[in-house]
Amino acid sequence: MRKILVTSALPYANGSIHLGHLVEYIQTDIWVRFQKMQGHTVHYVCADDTHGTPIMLRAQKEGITPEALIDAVHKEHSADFKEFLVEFDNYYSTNAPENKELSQTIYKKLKANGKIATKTIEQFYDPVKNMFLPDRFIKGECPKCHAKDQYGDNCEVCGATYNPTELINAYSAVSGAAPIRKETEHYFFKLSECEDFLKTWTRSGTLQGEAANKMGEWFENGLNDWDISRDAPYFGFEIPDAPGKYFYVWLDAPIGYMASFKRLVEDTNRKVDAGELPESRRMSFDEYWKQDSTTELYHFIGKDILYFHALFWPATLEYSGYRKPTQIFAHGFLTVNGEKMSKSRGTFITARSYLDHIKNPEYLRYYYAAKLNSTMEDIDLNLEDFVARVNSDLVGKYINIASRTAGFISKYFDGKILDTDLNRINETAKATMVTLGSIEEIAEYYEARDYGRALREIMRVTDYVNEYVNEMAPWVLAKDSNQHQIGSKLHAVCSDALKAFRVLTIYLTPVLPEVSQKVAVLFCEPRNYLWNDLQFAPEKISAYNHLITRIDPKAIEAMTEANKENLAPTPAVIKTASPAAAPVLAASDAAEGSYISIDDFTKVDLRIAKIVNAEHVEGAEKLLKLTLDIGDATTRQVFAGIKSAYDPETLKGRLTVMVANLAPRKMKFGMSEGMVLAASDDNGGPFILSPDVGAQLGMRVK
RNA sequence: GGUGAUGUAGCUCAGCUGGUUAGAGCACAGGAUUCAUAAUCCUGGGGUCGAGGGUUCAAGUCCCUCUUUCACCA
Repeated sequence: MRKILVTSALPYANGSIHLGHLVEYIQTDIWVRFQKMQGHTVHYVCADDTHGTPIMLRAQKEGITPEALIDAVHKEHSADFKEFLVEFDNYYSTNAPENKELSQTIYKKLKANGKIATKTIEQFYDPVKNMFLPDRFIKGECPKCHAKDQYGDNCEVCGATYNPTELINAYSAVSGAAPIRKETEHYFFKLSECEDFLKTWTRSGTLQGEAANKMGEWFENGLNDWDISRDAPYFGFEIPDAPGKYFYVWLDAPIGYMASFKRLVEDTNRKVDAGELPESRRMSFDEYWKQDSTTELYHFIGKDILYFHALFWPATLEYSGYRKPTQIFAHGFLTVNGEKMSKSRGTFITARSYLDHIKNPEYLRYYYAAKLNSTMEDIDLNLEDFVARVNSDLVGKYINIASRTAGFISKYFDGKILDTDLNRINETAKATMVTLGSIEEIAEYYEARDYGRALREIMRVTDYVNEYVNEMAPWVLAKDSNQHQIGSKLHAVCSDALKAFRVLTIYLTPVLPEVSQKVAVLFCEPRNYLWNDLQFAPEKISAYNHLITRIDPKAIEAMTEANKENLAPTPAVIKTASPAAAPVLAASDAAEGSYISIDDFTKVDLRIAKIVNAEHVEGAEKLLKLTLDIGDATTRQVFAGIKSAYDPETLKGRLTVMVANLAPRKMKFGMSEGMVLAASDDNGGPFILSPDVGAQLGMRVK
């Protein structure tokens, strides 16, 4: 029997769980349930990630303490996970005494091992709020393309990355004040000294192939020391013997895995002491975390936080005397309808919103499982496909087997299921035999996290069972009253189909735990099915009630509509520094005050312009360089982001509309003296404008 | 910009170390059936496997160039 500790990444306590998060928790939960069904000892722990500047500032903004904020979020997250049938053995918080103690202990060990250094660095400081500012809280003008209001680490307009110190006219996103540069001493983890260890570790089968490639890339660039301290005020744990210095949130977050497990150990042992649990359930923290532990440790994570889990985390563990993870399982991101989740399209769907509209979490669990494999590829939630697939696979095929045969057993045989008689295996007991033939294959696929394959195989045998029922035509047999005797062919056929249905249910249990429980009740064996139950045959069934209903496509529509409506009244939120941070909302054009006066409009000098030249710009992905004539003495040079839609040759000589009095802007590739107008939205574009026949270059548009 | 991944029927995806006419489910068309909260079964149409080069007796599968989409760049 294996002893396994499994974690999912800790969600940041600054926002709600959404469908993207759920990919990971559902993926992990399926694997954990599968392992538990095998009879292994499995502990699945997680926690809210609660520290850092974004939490502190949001709490301030709401006028509550950070503790009150993370408390409320913890309740919300816990409820969401529970309703999605994600069954943690402990769901904790990084803001917990166990975590504080472990973090400080680990830090002291790292220090004793010479892995901690201090360095004075210069950082931006908000003189109004009296705090140092993380990069994401500094805004200003991009040093490359001069776009305004860009964040401190990269420009969303030109994509350049830079240091916040390079920003022009920087200001604090917290107070608006101009930040000053201030020196401060920071603590560093000497990751650069861990390179040999990490190179060995990452190539020892702990990572997926793609992830190992990624590591190679990082090694090539060389490892820098990791800045693990932040100055007060900071919501987190103070560093021992360093007053006013706090652990960076990413230092104590993964330690939260240990802390959550530690709490589980303590709670469990308390119950053992109280006689509520048998002695055999007693747990040991050290058994799972000591350096030479023989237990298994797996972290499920998103590919975006591979860096933390495959570099910092094992290095931290190695040099503080703990065991390292057995394997790290990284998954890809979720897209909805082939695109990034979007608030404006209504596809940024929270767990709660899904539950409100679609209700049944097992639809989503099934769909995700059908799409998941062991790679880091992104998976797509195509809402139309979701409806079709769930309705057809689950209701049309799988559930249908029970609903088309259970009635006969209840009606003619008093619910008794006929034993499998070896003499008729080749004929009427074929369905059960065929379904059982896939046991090992399916188990292998689950083990390898290749759920898509597992479900394809399960559906293949499900199809077979339906063919079998069709071939045997129990409804034809039922017309003959001789068939209503115990032991008749009708009895055998329906019994066999139901046994096959039970086998399929056990196969699907990791994915559909609730349906599985209902089926167990149907077969009068009310318990959580284990893989081992495949060896047994059911004896009777109770009255059949339908187990799953179809998804109404209207519910999907209502859900996306509701999420669109949520957009307007949502106040702009501070963009957070969390790695899992949701994209910030664009300031919404409020309904009131959205009119402009005619005077405002006439400020815009729109002119008919002739495109006298158009050419590609070397190095630019989206831009074309246009030379425009509006009848002035000189032509204008304008860069337009229309490369994706237009071949420059076809533009030459065309008339279009330009804004002639737009302030010239220095762009990466030169000055842009105006802009051409073009229409676009999510469905297409850009499409530039053309005046009607007769318009002449230079004419004013008004 | 650099790097990694990705692009196979209308949709969602399989296609192992290159080898007979490229597969599945859904959707669609025709037929069968009526036990099942329109579920099931049979048959069929549909793809120049992102584009262009190359290697090979043979390429969706290997190499090069370009391109799409996504991610990462601490």
